[in-house]
Amino acid sequence: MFELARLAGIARSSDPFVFSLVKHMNCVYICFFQMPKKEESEKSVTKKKTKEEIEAARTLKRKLKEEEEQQRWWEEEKYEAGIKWKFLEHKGPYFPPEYNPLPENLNFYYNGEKLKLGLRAEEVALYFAQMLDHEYTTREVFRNNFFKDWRKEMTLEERMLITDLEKCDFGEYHNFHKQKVEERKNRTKEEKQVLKEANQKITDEYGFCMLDHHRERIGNFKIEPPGLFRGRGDHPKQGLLKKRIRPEDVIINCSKESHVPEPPAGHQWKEVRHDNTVTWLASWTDNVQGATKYVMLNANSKLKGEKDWEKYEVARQLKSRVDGIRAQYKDDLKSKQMGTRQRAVALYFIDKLALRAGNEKEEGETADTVGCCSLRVEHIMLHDSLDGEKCVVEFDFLGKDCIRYYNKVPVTKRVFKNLKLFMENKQPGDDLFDRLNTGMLNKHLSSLMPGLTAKVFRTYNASITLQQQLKELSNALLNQAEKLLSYNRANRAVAILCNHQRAPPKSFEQSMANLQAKIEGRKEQLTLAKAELKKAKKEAKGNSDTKLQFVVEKKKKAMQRCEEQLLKMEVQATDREENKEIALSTSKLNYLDPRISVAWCKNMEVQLDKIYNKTQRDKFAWAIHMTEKDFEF
DNA sequence: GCATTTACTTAGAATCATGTCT
DNA sequence: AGACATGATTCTAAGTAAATGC
Repeated sequence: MFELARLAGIARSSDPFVFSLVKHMNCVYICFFQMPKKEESEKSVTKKKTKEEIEAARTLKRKLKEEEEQQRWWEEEKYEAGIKWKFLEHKGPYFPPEYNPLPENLNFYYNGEKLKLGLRAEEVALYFAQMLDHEYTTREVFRNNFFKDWRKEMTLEERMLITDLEKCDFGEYHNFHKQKVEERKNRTKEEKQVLKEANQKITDEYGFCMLDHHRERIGNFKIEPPGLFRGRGDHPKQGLLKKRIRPEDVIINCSKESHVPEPPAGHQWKEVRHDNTVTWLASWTDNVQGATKYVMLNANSKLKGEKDWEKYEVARQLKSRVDGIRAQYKDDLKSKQMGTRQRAVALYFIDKLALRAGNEKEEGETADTVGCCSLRVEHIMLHDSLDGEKCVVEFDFLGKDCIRYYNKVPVTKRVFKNLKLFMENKQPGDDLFDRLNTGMLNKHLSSLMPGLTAKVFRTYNASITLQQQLKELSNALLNQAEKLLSYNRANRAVAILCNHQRAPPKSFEQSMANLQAKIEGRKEQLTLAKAELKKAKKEAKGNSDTKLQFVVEKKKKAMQRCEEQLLKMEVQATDREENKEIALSTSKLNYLDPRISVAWCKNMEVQLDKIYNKTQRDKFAWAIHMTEKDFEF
């Protein structure tokens, strides 16, 4: 603690100081009080600090403050059901800057003719021009949607004239944008510093709120800037104009007795309400989807953390009841009720394959994706036998975010027979489970166990898989790199189960080749080191000269170091290769009970920051604090 | 009962910052 | 010291599930 204070520039090791322990809300704070310094010592010790040092001290001070503010909310008492807070105060959301018109000399051309666009048409045209390098702008749906909405922003004259997107030339706008990006990249250190400080100021003012007695970080305090809607996959609304949000669109939620945030000058909020049964601080309706967007707290907050903890506790409860539940749905496969059988098969998939529930969606409003309950006949193929296995179901469908789920799974005879039955006399586009939806499924699940829903199975199966895999893949005898590889592999098993994919990084091939080259280089070095060692040994043999023995020892150490480094790189290469198209972060952040990882680190003597970065450690502070070696999920 | 609305979690891509190498 | 790669952070879309409205 003193060390931190010293680094922060608020204390020097030569400074006299006192500290006291302050207990507040079950949390012990250490408070420093610096004693007044004497004049002479001041002069002799003081060295002119450079700008950087001052800045570094400042950020450290801030960090210190944040750490002190970190509350052990998990040791506090909980409110009655449904109440999320008793006091909430904040500054309202931060609005993006107004549109800045393009320089006069920039031109837009229609059909080869120069054309000066009005401000509104220009702004929306620029949104499109900025995206020209993106594949989006070549898609028919995107172009049509953009053009339709763009024309709405035009003056009558503009609209009369501009009737064909193909005849539009946004070239100068596009180049202007590219130039801006370039300039941004080439900013000097000083410019970057100025911008950083300005940003920090905004975060300091708008990025925090007071929730009960705690100062909490807000997750998304910035209003989403206007632009063109970028839906995922084959989204029917891609390219539509996402309009600028004004204070008049925003609902503020805060305490009655708090200082209500001021709307930007000349504006008013849509509404100010005081609803302490919800966690959001502000909300607005998005014009593209008609969905409500919320300003909420950061993941390290009490409200989010408590919910997260609760989620894993429910999943752990499932662990102790899952055998009975499985027996039940296996039994239900034989039910006389078609609905019950469909429910049983759906549950079998959700449990075995960690599929999502699959709510129904409004047709034409979103991309065509499905989950378990919304699977259609066309999404599965039945094989009586395939690759030497019997009763194989071949899945091929687009799930959340249009990520393809492709899997060939052997199932029990009874499940297989049921699927055949469900598919009888149906068209490819018909629902596989026509007598089932997520509401019915969840209602049934909650009758089996309080709090049980379809997604609890995903959480449970993910966490239990991590725990099992860690047990299987790692042991205390492995070296550090191997331990981490085993952790990543356990994590990877979960990511594969949950179908968390990513586009391979752009530079993947290159970086793989680079690493491979490094490995080759190291290998040669190792051969050399081995030869030298051999030589040294030979020379030292039968010779009691301590100098020669010393040389042998030195060569041996060099060889070993080389070997270690080689191994580390090889492990890294393996890890990277296996991870090419798999995203680990989603499962790490949302599905894996952090207590499993914390306990594993303790048992394996692996530093926690090897598996969780700072943000993740903040998010999982509750787990880090409460988890012992013997934790079992 | 259902469709709709609301509130919240989960998701991958894009962007930004930092560390490493030359 | 600049280029580049990598990891961290930001962004906001897209899910789940419960409440509400009719």
